[in-house]
Amino acid sequence: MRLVIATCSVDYDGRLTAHLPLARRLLVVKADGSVLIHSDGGSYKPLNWMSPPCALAERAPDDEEAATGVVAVWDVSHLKSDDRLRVLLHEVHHDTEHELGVDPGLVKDGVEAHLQALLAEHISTLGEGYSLVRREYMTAIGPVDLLAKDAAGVSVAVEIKRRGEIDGVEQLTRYLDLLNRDPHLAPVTGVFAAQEIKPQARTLAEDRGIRCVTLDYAALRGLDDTAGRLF
Amino acid sequence: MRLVIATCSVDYDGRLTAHLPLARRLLVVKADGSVLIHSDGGSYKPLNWMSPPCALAERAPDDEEAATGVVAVWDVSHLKSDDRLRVLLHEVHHDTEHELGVDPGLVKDGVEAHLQALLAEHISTLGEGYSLVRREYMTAIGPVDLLAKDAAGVSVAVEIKRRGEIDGVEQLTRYLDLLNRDPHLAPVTGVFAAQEIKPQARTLAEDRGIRCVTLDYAALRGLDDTAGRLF
DNA sequence: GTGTTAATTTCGGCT
DNA sequence: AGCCGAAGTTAACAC
Repeated sequence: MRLVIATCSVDYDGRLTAHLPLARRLLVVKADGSVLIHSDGGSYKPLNWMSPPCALAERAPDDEEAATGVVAVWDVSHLKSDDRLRVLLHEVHHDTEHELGVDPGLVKDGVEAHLQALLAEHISTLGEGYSLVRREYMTAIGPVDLLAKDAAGVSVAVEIKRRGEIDGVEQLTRYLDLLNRDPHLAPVTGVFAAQEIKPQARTLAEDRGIRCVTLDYAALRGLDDTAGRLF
Repeated sequence: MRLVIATCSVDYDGRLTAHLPLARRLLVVKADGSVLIHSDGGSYKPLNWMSPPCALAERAPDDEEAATGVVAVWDVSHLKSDDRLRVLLHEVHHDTEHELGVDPGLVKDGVEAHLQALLAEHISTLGEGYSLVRREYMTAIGPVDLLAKDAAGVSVAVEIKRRGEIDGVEQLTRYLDLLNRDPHLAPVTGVFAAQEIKPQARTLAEDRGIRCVTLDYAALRGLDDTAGRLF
């Protein structure tokens, strides 16, 4: 990994065209050739970048470039598309190289798959007398997150999201249309369950007769902890 | 901006729980307090991070930590949520500080807004005799990208995407349902226009009687250049 | 390999 | 300030 602090301007041409005026920035060149250009603020997203696989060619400035104060030029080009990144370096304040090796990678916990597992285990969160039929109930257009039955024995299709938005309601609607054509299952009602549900999504869901349920991840996990302590 | 190359392990606890085993990595501390943890590969996304506003507290290891080889501990906590990032540094290979100043920011060109402006100017791309009624034609559920009339005077709703996927077809379908209830407009036909249309989206659109049009950004821009040269 | 869906998404625009 | 939609999204997973 190479770390460079430089006063530079940057031009990107590929899926769009973008330009960064002259300023002091961090340039990171990774072992796989990818390049990141970071400012001293913002978030984790670089101002500009080139994804691997790509190649960096460093060259001296031509006369015209040198006349404007350029001391080096980086031409970064993607190997599979014609995306290009050109960095004009006007002043290099820092330039070091570091050996890092391969990273063992991140271990995650608490995403949608976990919500689904937790809600499957505690299906009565949806209401007294609910029972789970199965997780990932397969249909022609994809798996429904949960298929359950309510206290009256009526089928309930459950779509789970971390954040409930309009797309999720559309998805559940397509499943319900399909499931309700199956005489063995119909009528099937819908539940849209998420840690957070956007107002527009809630409105659309309720217009379609789909019930919205807000999930409390900490509480669901707490139920698990309790169960864990009991056995 | 502070750049540190260190052998470290990382734990994140917030919207989810995540862990990074001991390895050599790049740690970036930005002026606004945000922290990025990068490996020597992957893409522009860090292995782990903390978004601003947040605060970094660096402290000496306690006895237990010191016994496992920890030489310093970073506690990064978000100021508005209870997200936490803890970095255990086992060996520091590099540690430098750099003044960067405020970045003037990125200038973009060629995104959806541009496609919409270009297609609005060259509406006849959709067919001979087409005329523009208006851009961002407002409806109760949001604005239709373009409303036009074809050579026969029939209303046409146009949805523009950079990449045409199923969501875009659903969106246009909702608009068409609504617009066709308006006796002043009905019947309204649909055009799904994008630089690239996914096969599944195309199939769904055509099943619903929506015409698909592939946009050539370079050609549309070229029309503009030509017009520019004429005046 | 292709297509689909989630993401600690981030980012910008508008209400 | 909050909500919505796009992104040079990227990345994981299923088929």
